[in-house]
Amino acid sequence: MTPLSHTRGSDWLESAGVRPTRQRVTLASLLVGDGQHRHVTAESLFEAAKLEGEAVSLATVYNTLRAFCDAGLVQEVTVDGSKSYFDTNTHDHPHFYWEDNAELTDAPADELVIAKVPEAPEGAEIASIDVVIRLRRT
Amino acid sequence: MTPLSHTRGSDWLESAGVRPTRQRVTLASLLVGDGQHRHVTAESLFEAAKLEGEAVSLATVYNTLRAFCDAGLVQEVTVDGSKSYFDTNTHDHPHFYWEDNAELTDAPADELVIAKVPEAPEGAEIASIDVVIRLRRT
DNA sequence: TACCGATTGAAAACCGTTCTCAAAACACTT
DNA sequence: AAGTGTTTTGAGAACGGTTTTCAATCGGTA
Repeated sequence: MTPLSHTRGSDWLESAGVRPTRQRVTLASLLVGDGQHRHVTAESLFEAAKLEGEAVSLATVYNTLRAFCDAGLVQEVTVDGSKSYFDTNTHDHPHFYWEDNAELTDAPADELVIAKVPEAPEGAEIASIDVVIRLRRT
Repeated sequence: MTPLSHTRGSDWLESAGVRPTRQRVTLASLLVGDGQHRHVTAESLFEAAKLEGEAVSLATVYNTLRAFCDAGLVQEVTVDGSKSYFDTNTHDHPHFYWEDNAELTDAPADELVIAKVPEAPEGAEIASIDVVIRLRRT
């Protein structure tokens, strides 16, 4: 964790009013420390923290991702029933899901154009539209 | 289970070369017996079978849905990390997901027009595109 | 009817996730 | 710095949906 990534992580937490504990700053800097967007699972983030030598318990990784989600810092993406993905890019955008290795990446938002959307049925409104482009290696 | 729904269920299984055991015909007739499309979870189908008086073990419901999926009779839809949904409509089409009661229904396919789709990255091809319209009751 | 691979189902295993709760960290006052 | 009340952490247990195990049973075939 470089000083810069640490600062970015802290600022990110502060911007959402999330208390910057040691563990949260560690995870935050792993998530946004380099200014890039990232897609993680609890397990992958847990492993990343361990590699950094900044061990954080798995329970805390789960709690923290949930907290970041509630604070609007990350977005949960449902693509594979078996585990949850979290995306630091909270703008509305499509995803590529690589079926071969269960990896999730962003798809370019400007290359997806939805010209017409089914209207919400009576008594309901559209909360969001999830678009997942499933990829298979050729 | 009426004679007609029984026949429809059996025919459906036969069309995919799936051996029509008593349990499978029961579940098949619950799924396509009235010629309508249906969205079920293992649990909901299990309950439906019990109500019919045609008890099938939960393990068999799981195995059977998996088998139907492999045979291309139903499609798994991932909308809610916590459980799996299966859809008897295997054509490419969007879904409404009712967040309030975790219900899944079809959205009219002809009212969704995707004018432009991100190209698959090098070394990959698009397997499918999942569109889930999340609804919130007003 | 006899055979043999496929299917069933009760129970156990599995696995990602959440919960519990005591200890530690933190913010805030004095 | 010490005291006080709140929040967070983390080891382990619990949970819930799903899959696996394996012996009994079924279904298709000769």
